[in-house]
Amino acid sequence: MTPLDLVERSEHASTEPANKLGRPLDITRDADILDATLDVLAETGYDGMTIDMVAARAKAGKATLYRRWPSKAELVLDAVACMKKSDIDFADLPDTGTLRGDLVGMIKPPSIRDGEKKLKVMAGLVSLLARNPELAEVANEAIVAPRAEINRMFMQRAIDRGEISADTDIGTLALISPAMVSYRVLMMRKPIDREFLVGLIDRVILPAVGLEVIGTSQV
Amino acid sequence: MTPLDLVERSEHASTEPANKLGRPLDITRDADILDATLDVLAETGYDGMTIDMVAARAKAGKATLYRRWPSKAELVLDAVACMKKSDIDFADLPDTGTLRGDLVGMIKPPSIRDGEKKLKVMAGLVSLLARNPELAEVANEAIVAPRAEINRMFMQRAIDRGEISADTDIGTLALISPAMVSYRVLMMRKPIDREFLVGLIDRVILPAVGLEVIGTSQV
DNA sequence: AAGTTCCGGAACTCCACAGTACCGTATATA
DNA sequence: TATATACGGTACTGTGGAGTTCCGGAACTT
Repeated sequence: MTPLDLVERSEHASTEPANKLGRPLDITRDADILDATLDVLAETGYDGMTIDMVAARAKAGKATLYRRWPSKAELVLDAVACMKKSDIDFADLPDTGTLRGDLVGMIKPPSIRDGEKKLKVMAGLVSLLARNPELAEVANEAIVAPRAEINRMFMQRAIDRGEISADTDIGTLALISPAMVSYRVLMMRKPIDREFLVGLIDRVILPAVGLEVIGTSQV
Repeated sequence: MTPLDLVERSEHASTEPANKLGRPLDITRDADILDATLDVLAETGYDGMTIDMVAARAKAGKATLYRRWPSKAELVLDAVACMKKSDIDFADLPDTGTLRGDLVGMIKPPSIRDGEKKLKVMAGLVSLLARNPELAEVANEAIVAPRAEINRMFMQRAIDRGEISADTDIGTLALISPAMVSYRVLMMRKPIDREFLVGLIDRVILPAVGLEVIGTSQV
């Protein structure tokens, strides 16, 4: 959510040497603008978004945006790319010793909110992806792939410890929850809640990997 | 694919009485235009689509479109709505006596092509749905709901004949294949093939309903 | 204090597209 | 043949947004 990472990409270098005092640096402007871009993108989609909206949201002048990015398309590309870095910290991922524990451990309000924001951004980009492979690549890396990657890791660990069969098709199974969440949000326009996600784990994913949940246990 | 059904909606009535000779009727123009609208919509999305593109595709004048629909938005609404009627005939749905047989029986090239076309149209609309509830409603009825509805029917029949447990969560399970297909096409931009769909049935859906596939049987 | 740099903001240009108006034509009725 | 209607096509208007230019001011440097 704090897209400071792409800053290295700011070739204009602006006030780079003026970094001695403890003042807020010029460099934060890039992050503010990218944040504003993502907000507007999530609310209105790419075509509905105007540069003026972004400038107003970031309390910046339109000229400031064009001093840093050559076009609307490049700005959006950077903004989407920086969602990747702002991903859930890979440090505090659950490691409970059971597949179900790990999967359920991922269900936390901040994580759900982060996911919904990303999906709203994605919704505003979908129609462009077919004719913009570069954007499609960036969007995939930043928004689509990470969630499935985490699931895949949990499942691989479950295989390694012998909890589930080694020939489980974890490539497909890791996609189930991202796919169902996307479908529910983008297509059916229903919200995501804990109950839906736990149901997905207990009644779809775990049975599919050969694990049974005994009764309706506490979560 | 032949959207003749919405014709009743054409209040202008045009050359309605001139229906005696065996000439192609004026009424087919509506269908041609709606077809062209869907084609352009699938290729460029709503914002990329212009009225001139549709007119050119339908070999019609722009004025002709505006004689029949008051705005671009209404035209698109009608075009999307008429995808519902052009759905797979409910008459020749499979009824093989087993859940797997019914699900696999749905996997046919025309059905896959129809689904991909619908998803391309949907891709071009997604960003509008949040701020256009009427379009969201129509798109859901025409594109999103039907596929899941068929799956749900298959599963209900499986419950009725005692093939699967009566407390199976068919509401969720019926969404799996539509969700995974949408995710794969819209987000990951990979094509749909028979192998993917059969794998989904055998390694996700059937295990989740408590059915096991013995070996890797012929399909 | 003087100079430099980046800023926010406003006022532009340019273009693409929604929607309208009009025209010459083809067809069908009478 | 005369009349009427819908047609395709073209030229128009109006608007909104991308991208540019310019300016006065703020902040930092020396």
